[in-house]
Amino acid sequence: MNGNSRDAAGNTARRPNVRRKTIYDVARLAGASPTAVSAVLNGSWRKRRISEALAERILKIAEDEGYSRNMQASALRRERSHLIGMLVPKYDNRYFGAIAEGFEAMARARDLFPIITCTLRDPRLELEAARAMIAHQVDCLVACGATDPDRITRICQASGVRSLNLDLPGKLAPSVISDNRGGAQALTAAILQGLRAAGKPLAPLLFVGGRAHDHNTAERIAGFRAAHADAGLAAPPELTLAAGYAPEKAEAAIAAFVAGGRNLPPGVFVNSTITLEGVVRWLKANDAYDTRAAHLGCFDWDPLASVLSENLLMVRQDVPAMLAALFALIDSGESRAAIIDLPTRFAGGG
Amino acid sequence: MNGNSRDAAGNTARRPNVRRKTIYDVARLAGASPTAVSAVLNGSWRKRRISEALAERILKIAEDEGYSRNMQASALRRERSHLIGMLVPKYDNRYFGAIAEGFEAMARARDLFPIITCTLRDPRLELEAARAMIAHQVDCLVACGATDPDRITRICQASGVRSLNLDLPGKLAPSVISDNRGGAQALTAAILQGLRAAGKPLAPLLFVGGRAHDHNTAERIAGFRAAHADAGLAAPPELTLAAGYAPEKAEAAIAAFVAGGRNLPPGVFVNSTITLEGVVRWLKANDAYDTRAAHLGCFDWDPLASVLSENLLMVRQDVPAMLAALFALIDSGESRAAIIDLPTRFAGGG
DNA sequence: TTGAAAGCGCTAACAG
DNA sequence: CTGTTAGCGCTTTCAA
Repeated sequence: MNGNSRDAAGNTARRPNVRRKTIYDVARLAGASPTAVSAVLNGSWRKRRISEALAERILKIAEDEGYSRNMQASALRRERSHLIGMLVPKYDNRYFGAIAEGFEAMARARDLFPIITCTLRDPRLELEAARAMIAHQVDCLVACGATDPDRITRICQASGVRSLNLDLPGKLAPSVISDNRGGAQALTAAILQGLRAAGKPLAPLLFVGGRAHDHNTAERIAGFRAAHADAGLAAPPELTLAAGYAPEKAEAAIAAFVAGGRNLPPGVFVNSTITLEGVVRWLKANDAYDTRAAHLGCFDWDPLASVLSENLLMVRQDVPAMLAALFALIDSGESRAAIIDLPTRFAGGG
Repeated sequence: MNGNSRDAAGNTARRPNVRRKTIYDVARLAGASPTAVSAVLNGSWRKRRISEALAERILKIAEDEGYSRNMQASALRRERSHLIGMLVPKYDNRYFGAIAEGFEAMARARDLFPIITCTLRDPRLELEAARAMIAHQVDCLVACGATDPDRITRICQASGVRSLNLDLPGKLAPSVISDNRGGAQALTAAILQGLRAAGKPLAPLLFVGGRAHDHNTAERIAGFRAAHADAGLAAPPELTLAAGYAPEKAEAAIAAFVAGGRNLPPGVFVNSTITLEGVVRWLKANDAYDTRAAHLGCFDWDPLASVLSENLLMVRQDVPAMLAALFALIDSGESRAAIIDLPTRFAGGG
């Protein structure tokens, strides 16, 4: 049909009949040298003081011929790819989705080509993806929400690639994160306040979701405890259920908690929207859920969830500010390890 | 601190002190030729019948020296990048998020390096992104949910790049889509059935969201009408509010509808979760929302929204099946235009 | 103002 | 079984 041939793996091989145009083709047609064409087509012609006339002729011919620059060849020669990579745990939620989208926009605004890979919170995949990005010659790699950011930084350093951390901090590269402790403390205080306002007896809340050993969860637990202390309450460790983010894990954890003979606390601090799904599912399945009576707080933000439920408090991380800080670091060339800690905001429930 | 230098734009320049290792470095250390090293390191050494011993020695040295293959150079020489690109409208929802995640996994399983770009439903950005991908030498480009798939296909064809469509069909390349009409018909029927079951009078529903001129919205409207006809109802055009996907547009459209002196129909067909946000917000703001009384159906799926609301029906597109069909096409080398139309599933409300 | 020539790192003929 | 050599498309001295 269109002249494709296929190799053993079934992949489409190069079509000899659609040989891509090169600067040599354009040069020949324009009666100029490849050098001139290269300069005109990559924008460096001003400083090479090529005549306006020649530049225009070349541009026109390139356009007409459907010339497209081979960035691989260009990068090989310049020893600079203008590629910027990012590792991100998931795409399908508001937080990481917004990070990915904003990262792309800001990279493009700087004439960098963004390459994002989603690692599904799998440490092995994170390392593999980092190595692949380096092999593809990214100039800079951002590890977002990585389980072991320092490991990634070391891999980058071995190849002389700059790296930065986002969302979860590392000790070896600059990190931009949210003030998880402060946000969690405010959220916890707000849930307790809701209890008070509803005339219910104050009691320690349940904490569900996350990984006890990751920095963010640890910080949120610290904020959770601090808010309890502020309210004159103790937050006993057995009320902290940090067995992962997945909905099923949350459901199982609450089921086990109740099976242990304990009463469900009057309010719940949930560590992400994905965990919230499991929490609400359990509550509904056990007739413990009433949109008007539930006292739920979620350290994460989803506008649809927010508008669908009556009494859900959500903490929204400031993605634009985080990305602005990240790119300020990138633009400045800063490579020293340091943590930039940004405040979170409240996205009122309902 | 680490020997970085910065150019005018503030970007980090190449560090001369961390010159990357090449196959020549490894060859010298291994006392072998660059050819042998290349073959061993890219896996083609079996057919070159290189001795096990040499291969092992080379592998070990490459490992120790932190060698990383330069894929740009490799691609330049082979005239095949093993890059596969995808254009996607958004990341931050379950549908496109799952598509992006699944696409990456399936590409990696085939030793292709996936490059995804999010185009925010902006036609200009779609074209720009397509051209950028081609300049970066993708072997194949998948346009997902593109506003003008055929335009993208033509750009690809001009450079001899294979292209495929996902979610929204084109006339010039193979397309994998959902059965929007059938899914919408079933969803509409289910909303009407809910009305009946609740003992409410049957009346035409409101359709909100989407773009009247995109294929999927048109098909869904067709299914919506067909279900009305099946129930002996007419679905008048003024009940079809397809003014975009954004929540604000949905709110504005409903407000204008009501301001026009019309009564709100007893049930609403919503064209996406993002639109649903606007619909629910309007209903709540106007005291027309009660989780138990509302009859809402959404052509899109979000498990958190589903579990948070009592009476919300959701249609789930079969992302794994769509990706399987897409990659079957890719693997087979098929380039002829044809549409593969996959059934949707119901994700029961509540 | 412009062009010729070298070479980025890798792979594929081809020669041994 | 292994090595030599040429060249992928581009950019960058350097020379004119």
